[in-house]
Amino acid sequence: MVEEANRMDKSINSSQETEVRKGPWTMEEDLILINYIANHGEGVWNNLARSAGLNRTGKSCRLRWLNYLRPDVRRGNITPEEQLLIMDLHARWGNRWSKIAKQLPGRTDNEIKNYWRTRIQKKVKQGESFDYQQAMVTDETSTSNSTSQTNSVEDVGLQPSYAQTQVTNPDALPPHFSSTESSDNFWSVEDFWSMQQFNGD
DNA sequence: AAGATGAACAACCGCCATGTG
DNA sequence: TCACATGGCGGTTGTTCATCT
Repeated sequence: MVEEANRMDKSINSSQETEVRKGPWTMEEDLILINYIANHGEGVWNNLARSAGLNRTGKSCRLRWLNYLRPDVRRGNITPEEQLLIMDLHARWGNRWSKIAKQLPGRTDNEIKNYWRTRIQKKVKQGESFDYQQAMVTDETSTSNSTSQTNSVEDVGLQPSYAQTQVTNPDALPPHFSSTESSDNFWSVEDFWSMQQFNGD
């Protein structure tokens, strides 16, 4: 795989060294990356970025893949169990987000980090005597009552089993990455992965 | 209805660890 | 042993969207 990437890299014209793109990923870029990884696998991200014809850094490709495009990634709808687990693990390990993420199948360190900063840290700052259990309860209440942009309908149907469930089948994933995307990304990764399955790819 | 404000999230940056020649 | 490339991680910033006034 790595060898293949290297081989392909050598075949790439060096004139492709155009300026590196930054900012939000487009649907086309996502498709290219997904297709490339589906065919060649992950690894050697800098080579991958070049070989796939993406004017992105390897880092950027890696981040996009790990945090967003991977078939087993779940986003949104942090369950109460997951929230409790995050709080517990953070109390134990501190800001070791990747380590914490490993205990939450389908969750990324970036997502957990964001979740902590926006939802939980806020509470820690507010209350001088912070109580994890209380924070969980109040957060659950606020998210299910308010119409937050990420917790609309699905948040009502909390899914306790997720915290223990290793998600390996893309079809089993809850819907995400669709309605709340920017116009460029108005599509679903699950759609793509189900297409891949359908095509036997 | 329009502007202000805050929340949520995607993505980038910089640093460090590790692998390789 | 050293230098360089790459990957991984945590921190931070920028953008978008929803809510409030």
